[in-house]
Amino acid sequence: MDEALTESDAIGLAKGFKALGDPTRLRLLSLIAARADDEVCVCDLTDAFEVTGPTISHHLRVLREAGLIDCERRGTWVYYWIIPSALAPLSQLLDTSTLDTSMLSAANAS
Amino acid sequence: MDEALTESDAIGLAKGFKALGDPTRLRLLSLIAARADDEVCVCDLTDAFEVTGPTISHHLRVLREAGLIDCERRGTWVYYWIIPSALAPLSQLLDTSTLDTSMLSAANAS
DNA sequence: CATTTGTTTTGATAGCTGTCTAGACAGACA
DNA sequence: TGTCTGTCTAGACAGCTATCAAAACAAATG
Repeated sequence: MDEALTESDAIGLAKGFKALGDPTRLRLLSLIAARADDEVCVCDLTDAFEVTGPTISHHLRVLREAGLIDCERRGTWVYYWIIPSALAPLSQLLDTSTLDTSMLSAANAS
Repeated sequence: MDEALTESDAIGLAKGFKALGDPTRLRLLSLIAARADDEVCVCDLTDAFEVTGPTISHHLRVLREAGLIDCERRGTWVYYWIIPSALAPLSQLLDTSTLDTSMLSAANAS
């Protein structure tokens, strides 16, 4: 057997997974990712859910503080987009085709 | 833009990510995955952490109830192993190289 | 400047989570 | 059968989280 995730690496990666561990946030992320122009206005997101605006704003903040998305205000509206380089190490960590080695490379990358 | 995750798909996938959203569980998973023989005894896991045995047991249960690992008692010891097919859709969902289409295929697979 | 619309922040609350200690259970073995 | 060791469950508790209503903030526009 080889070494695996260090504690500090695990802490960093777990923050990302924790942010993804909510159905509303997962759908928010997929809605943002599905946009052809790679960014989406909050007003379009709010309409797709049954929860209130402040709740959507809260979830977007969690995703942003986890470093998975970013946003910018342009005039009246605020636009969000995905940060692919933040998602990549999370995806690689779970890649079962090269699971044990990806554990190490993801640890080094973070 | 295309469709994205449905609510029920998001609920299922979020369960997996939620289970991964803790540093101890992430390290447990990596320790199990790093074993050459693909399975590991609880006693080996407990020694690698500072938390108590019951806490490790709790985290293993969370991972098991999320369907990410499974276990079997053989004599005195209990052995755990990873379920790669449960990790794959989570990894694919975050694969930024094919992000929007993987959202759909993961939804169909779950 | 006042108003309207889009978005976020604040404050409150119910429910969940990670951790512990104490105790229970399972198997091995004398 | 009794005892020892490995593992899990039960119960308790502090801290965190998802949600909402109400209020605040930001930009556009009359």
